[in-house]
Amino acid sequence: MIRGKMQPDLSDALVAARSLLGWKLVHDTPKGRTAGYIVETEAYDMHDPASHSFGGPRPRNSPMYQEAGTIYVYLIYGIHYCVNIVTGAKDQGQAVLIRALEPIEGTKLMKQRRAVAKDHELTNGPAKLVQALGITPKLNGHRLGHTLRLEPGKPVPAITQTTRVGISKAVDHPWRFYITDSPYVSRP
DNA sequence: CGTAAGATGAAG
DNA sequence: TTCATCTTACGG
Repeated sequence: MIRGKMQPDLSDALVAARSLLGWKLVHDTPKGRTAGYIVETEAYDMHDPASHSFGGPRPRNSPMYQEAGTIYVYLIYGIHYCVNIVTGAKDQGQAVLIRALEPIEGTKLMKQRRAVAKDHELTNGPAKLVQALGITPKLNGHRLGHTLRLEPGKPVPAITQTTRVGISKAVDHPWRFYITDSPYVSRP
């Protein structure tokens, strides 16, 4: 019987950023379950000036120096939260930012959490998907597990690799990946 | 200490 | 294009 891998390859940030595309990100809360296929990612590591882990471990980035599968949630612009999955060996300071999902479960709950009508605007940005899934900074530093977890998803027809969004350093590194032609990726 | 910038999003 | 909003980093 043919089946996909039961876990994505989290051995390295660049490998994982590709590998995570198509995986299903699931979050269970008292309000219910929300889930979506990962359609857009970015890789970061400690040698990358654009990375929060650049310059070595500090209080804020310490989850990035934990083992692969650790969850890193950070506050940006004083308003929004974004979620990363830590990759690589412990102390390598790597993570993959989840930038967009294709909503597949709990869209009604997502719409309660986000005041938008269209499905494709629910999770097409790193802070939007965090809001739609109800991910909170309480998960920061925890491992993927029962509350927030990955499940095997769907095959990925084609991947586009390009430069990352919203950074001012290392702007030329092509460390952003998305499912080619997906209508659910973040703003171009 | 003071201050500037930040892996963003929504509105005008 | 602007602004919301606040933590962290870094210079004096």
